[in-house]
Amino acid sequence: MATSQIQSTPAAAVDPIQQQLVEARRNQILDAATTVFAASGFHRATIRAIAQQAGVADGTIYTYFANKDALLLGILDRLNETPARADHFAQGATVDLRAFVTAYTSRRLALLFANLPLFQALLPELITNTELRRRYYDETIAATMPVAERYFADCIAAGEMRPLDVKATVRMLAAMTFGLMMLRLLGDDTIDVSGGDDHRLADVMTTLILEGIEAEEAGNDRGA
Amino acid sequence: MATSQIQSTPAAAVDPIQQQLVEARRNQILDAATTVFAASGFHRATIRAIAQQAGVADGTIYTYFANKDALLLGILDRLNETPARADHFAQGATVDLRAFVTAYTSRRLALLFANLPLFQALLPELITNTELRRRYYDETIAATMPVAERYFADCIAAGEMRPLDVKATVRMLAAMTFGLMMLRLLGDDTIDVSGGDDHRLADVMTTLILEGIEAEEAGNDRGA
Amino acid sequence: MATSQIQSTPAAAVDPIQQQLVEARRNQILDAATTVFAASGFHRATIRAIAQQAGVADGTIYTYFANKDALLLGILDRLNETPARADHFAQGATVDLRAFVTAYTSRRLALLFANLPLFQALLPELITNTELRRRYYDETIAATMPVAERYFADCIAAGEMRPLDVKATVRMLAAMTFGLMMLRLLGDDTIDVSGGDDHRLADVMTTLILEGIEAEEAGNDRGA
Amino acid sequence: MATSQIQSTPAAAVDPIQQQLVEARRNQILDAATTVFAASGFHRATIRAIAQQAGVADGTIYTYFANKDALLLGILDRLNETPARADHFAQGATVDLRAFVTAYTSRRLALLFANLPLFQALLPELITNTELRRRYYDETIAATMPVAERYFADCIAAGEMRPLDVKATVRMLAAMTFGLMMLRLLGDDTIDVSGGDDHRLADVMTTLILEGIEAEEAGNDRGA
DNA sequence: GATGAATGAGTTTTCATTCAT
DNA sequence: CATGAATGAAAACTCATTCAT
Repeated sequence: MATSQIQSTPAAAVDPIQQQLVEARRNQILDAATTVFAASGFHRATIRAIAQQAGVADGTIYTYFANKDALLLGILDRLNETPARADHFAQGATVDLRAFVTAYTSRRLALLFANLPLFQALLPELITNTELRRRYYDETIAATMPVAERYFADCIAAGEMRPLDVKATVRMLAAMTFGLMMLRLLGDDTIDVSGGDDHRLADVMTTLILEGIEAEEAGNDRGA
Repeated sequence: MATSQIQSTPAAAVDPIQQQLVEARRNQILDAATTVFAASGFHRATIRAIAQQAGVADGTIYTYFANKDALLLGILDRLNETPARADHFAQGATVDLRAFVTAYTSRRLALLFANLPLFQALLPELITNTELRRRYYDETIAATMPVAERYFADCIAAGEMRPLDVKATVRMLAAMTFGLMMLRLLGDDTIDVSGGDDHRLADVMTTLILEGIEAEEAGNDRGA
Repeated sequence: MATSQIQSTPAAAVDPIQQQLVEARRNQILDAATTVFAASGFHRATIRAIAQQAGVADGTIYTYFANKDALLLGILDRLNETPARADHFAQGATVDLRAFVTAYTSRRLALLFANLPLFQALLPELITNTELRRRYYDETIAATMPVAERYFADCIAAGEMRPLDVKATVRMLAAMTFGLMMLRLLGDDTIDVSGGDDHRLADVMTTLILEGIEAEEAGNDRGA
Repeated sequence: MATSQIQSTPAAAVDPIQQQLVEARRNQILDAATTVFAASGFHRATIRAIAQQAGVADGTIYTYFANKDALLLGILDRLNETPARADHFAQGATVDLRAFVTAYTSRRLALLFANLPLFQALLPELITNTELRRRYYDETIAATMPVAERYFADCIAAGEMRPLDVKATVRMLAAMTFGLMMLRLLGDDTIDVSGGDDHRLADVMTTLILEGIEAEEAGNDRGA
């Protein structure tokens, strides 16, 4: 049970070089796991395949992770250590709304699409595994949504937005980016931002978000 | 491999009552499989669990399906037999844009949320299993998108929409509904339409889609 | 966890022939397990070896037993179903003490030595495995000792025995037979009753128990 | 295989201090092994657990012992270095029989019960492991029994004992003490001499051995 | 056609042992 | 010599699938 994982040994002042080697090895294994999980799915992926991908022996994986599930948690944790998305909203209030939405949208798309294999590895289990899902929800979704909601409330107060249902709207916008990635995962490669910000897409998206699709009869003033 | 599945026996004129019994049994098993897959995921689900849920013996399942994978295909096929979504667009052109978008949005949300367990059962494998994904993509996504694209093109031609990137926009809107369901699957129950059309949500969504979130400095004329 | 073992299905009136087949198979497997455990010890014994010895596939064992430990419990349970030793004392009071001790001793030795492989299989784990030990103690030792103690108390009351410490004496006598078997297990084949009552040994033992080893003259002057 | 164990290095005149350190370390490890084997059994005991108990690194154990089995042999060897039991019989002939039996019994019980963990550690493997059993038998049982047999023969010659089957009797008496320890190992703590000579028990036992359990009156007319 | 016991391939995990530091 | 991370062989156990009844 309490397999002696390699971790910060509180008793001894941990050798910092050793520490780094350990961290490197952990990442090496998590990278391999991400790759293999993405390719075959969590269950079809064998420890052996991951070990080979990582270039270590099967047993070595268990020196760094308690079991196969822990690999998934490890992947999730690394995802959460990613430069905090919540922060994007921090500077938001200062700048122009359109500029902000463009910047935010484009960064979020880039983040999602840059991590396609990671989501491909994680999502199936997130959908299926209650414990993992709870953790992802708590640490990621539940941690981000309120920040966005607060930002939207600010915008409304500043008269920059019309008062729609804030919670629903925030989710719709999150859903839009997330759903685009899902379409990609499901094989629709019409939209693919992997490997580079796509300013055009972010622009289209920003316009859709800000102005909607309706013609401006309505929109006379746009040209004006 | 080529186990003699129960199917149209071309030699004998198939007994129609027999035929119906077979179909009923197939559905009974697929229902069980959907339930169990949704609850535990495809791999954690055992044939035994499905058989028990369906109230048959393990072996019986193999009379109706070649193997475990075939259950997944069966579920997918039933999904595709669902009253075609593509048709929604057919009548579209005739009616008022806002009314159409509302109707469409609401129907699509209802469809997705009514089948949450089905998607929970299917999605993880769709993401993971290349063959299944291709099939889903071909039969569902690739079959629907062009219809929507054509409809949008018509709207633009009719001056009801501004010329945005049609393909991208169609995907963004599809992504929005799909993404909302994903959020639900991932544990966010802020949005939940299961068990009943939610007109309010469809309204909010329609407004967002048509008009965007930006304030109407611009939008003075809305009230007018 | 709760693997559906084959057991009395309470719902259906269990097919008695089926029942017997199941019982036969269980015994077949337990026999094999006893043999292999005795030969190699519980841990060195592999499920594969047991399966081969039993002439079944590895997996079949798990149809009848939840896990390797359950084999041990199964062996123990069969031991306890052996014609109850406690009963030996029942008729004791009626007959002559020497006849009784001889009969009892001889039966007990026969039982122990006839089941040498069984004890060889069981004992190492009994010594080591707390749970199994507790069960063996409760069901076997604790169930037998009081009967013997009561019998001894009766004998003392009847004036046939001198008042020694009853509990200790009972244990010493039990220990004697048990210890003889242990010596056999440890390689001393001076004493071996396997495969047939050995009346001579039972006689020697009875005499030792009843009269001790001291020369008689010594005994006469003791009272003096 | 033939790992260069730390042993008498014949080339160099062995540093006697070094020698002692080595011996100390060996004992430290054997103590740990005894503890852990007794607690969990040989197979459940891991080298890691033993190393931790001994306060050394896993690898260090292999500097002092060729492999896990060698730990068992080491434990056995230390047991055999225990102040030889055979010697007890040496002085026997001189003293009074009852005094001798009491002294011997009491010492033997003390020895067995003082080493309960050791036997708990050793016995399961002795029963199971042929090689170890042979060694134990040769060095311990086979080495002791003849001494006792000779002593008994002397006693008979001296008229202190009646001529029973000597070999069998010797074994029965050995079995009695050994069996008492077994009962203890199996959870019966009615008899427990650990941590102190129990003169009362030795007395009861001596009386049983010398006089038997039969009432005396019976005994008087026996000779008649 | 239905049943469910039997099968055995395939997986995770453990742990004795080695060996570079 | 001590260390403990790496190794990989071995084993328990699961479960899709088959097939005799």
